[in-house]
Amino acid sequence: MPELPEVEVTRRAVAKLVLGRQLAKVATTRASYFFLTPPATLRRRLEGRVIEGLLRRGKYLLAELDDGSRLLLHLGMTGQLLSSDAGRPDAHTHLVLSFADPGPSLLFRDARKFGKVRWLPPGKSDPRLDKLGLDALAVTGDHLFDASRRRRAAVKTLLLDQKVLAGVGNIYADEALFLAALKPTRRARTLTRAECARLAVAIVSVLEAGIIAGGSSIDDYVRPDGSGGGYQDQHRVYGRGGEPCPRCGGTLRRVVIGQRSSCFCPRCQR
DNA sequence: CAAATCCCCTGCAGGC
DNA sequence: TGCCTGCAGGGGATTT
Repeated sequence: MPELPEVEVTRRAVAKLVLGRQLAKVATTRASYFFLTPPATLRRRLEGRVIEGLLRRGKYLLAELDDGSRLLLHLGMTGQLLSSDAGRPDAHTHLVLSFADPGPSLLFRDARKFGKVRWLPPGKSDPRLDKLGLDALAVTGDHLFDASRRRRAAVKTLLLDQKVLAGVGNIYADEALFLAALKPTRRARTLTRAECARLAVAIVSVLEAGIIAGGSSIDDYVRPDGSGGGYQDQHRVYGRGGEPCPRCGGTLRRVVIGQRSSCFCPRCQR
């Protein structure tokens, strides 16, 4: 699902919902790799805490608690954070955070369970966070140029590598490459400085447009209030293999790069 | 290091 | 209608 824009839209809405509130009851489902911290530990550590901050790092969310500990969340492919005003817990709801006040609780649903939850003790980080590269909203041409020099692989693979750039996923990679007129299969090391600069501008541009539109809702992603985002209506190439290119009218191609489907215009993108 | 492969899990669309 | 296959916004482990 969720790439940087969807996670950021989620962060802003969840922040409004939870900041300053004290957790009263934490309901969990059975242990699984969804829970990097065992459910019982999670309950013991969270109940009674006040949520003081909610940050985003790439596609991760980090809730700051009043004892200095933090709660790390990742939405995986199908994760949703929902206000209880927008839906009732169901078979795919793995976590329900209820508060001491009578306001709505927060639900974490995830059909495929690729999402993650981990409690971090005060002062402790997580290797997943430590490995993250530059946040994609702060990318520069120089950063892309430097990161691509030793890469024989496709530029699209580079964009999806969270150690290089944190936050870009399959949708926004395809969209940014189209905007920058660069073929996703282009070997990363062959990019010029000027092309990297163009690509950096394109990445920031599509991510910001995605945030403004409320994210891309395809199958699963919804905002915490239950409403869908609107950026899927602005996708120029993602998921459009075989359809006409919005710029030249030629036929968009679909290829597979690093196990991910990729759509592009062979005429506009070099 | 970089890169390729497989795996985690569930739901859905499309073909037969 | 049912069964089967392939595919899906993510990322980690392992191997070469």
